[in-house]
Amino acid sequence: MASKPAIDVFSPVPAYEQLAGFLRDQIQSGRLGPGEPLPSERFLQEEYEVARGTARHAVEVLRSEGLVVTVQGRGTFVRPDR
Amino acid sequence: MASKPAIDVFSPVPAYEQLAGFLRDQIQSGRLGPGEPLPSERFLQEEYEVARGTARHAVEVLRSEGLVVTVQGRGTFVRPDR
DNA sequence: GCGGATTTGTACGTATGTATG
DNA sequence: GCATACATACGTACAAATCCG
Repeated sequence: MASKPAIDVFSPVPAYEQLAGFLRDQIQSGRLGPGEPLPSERFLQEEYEVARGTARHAVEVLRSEGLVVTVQGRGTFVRPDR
Repeated sequence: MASKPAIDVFSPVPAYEQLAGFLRDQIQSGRLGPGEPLPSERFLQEEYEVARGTARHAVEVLRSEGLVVTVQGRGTFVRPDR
């Protein structure tokens, strides 16, 4: 069982990029399938111990890559058309 | 002479979108030509009386539209190839 | 339909780091 | 070294949309 990855605050890679990477992995590995919801920003914020803005930034990266779609009030979901 | 536009805080359009619109206009009208620098984030922040994050967000919109290019330490410039 | 909980959206302020000139 | 400009990150507050009892 792979233990939960953690942000390396000493890494030159920004926290939001690291977090985006974790999520991207889960999508590309299929652990998060098409249509499935990503963890909420609040969850990410607590789970990875980052500020909400950082969690948002990470999700934004995936959004800009077209990997996920976000709906206000509902959540962010892995893009179905894949 | 067109007076400086101002953010309408009562508008349903978010401040960062309004500001992005002002800048987009300046680019598309040619008042800001290819290669020319946009006002700095600090300038925008003071000129339009918004927070730094809001000014950043506005510029980010233009960046995502491919209208401008940002270089750390130098500034944000109207994309030359137009 | 209403109210509360959840989730994302907008906006503010602040601090520190990195790159450029 | 210093000033300027963007980058990252924190924390906070409230609004808007959605969901569910």
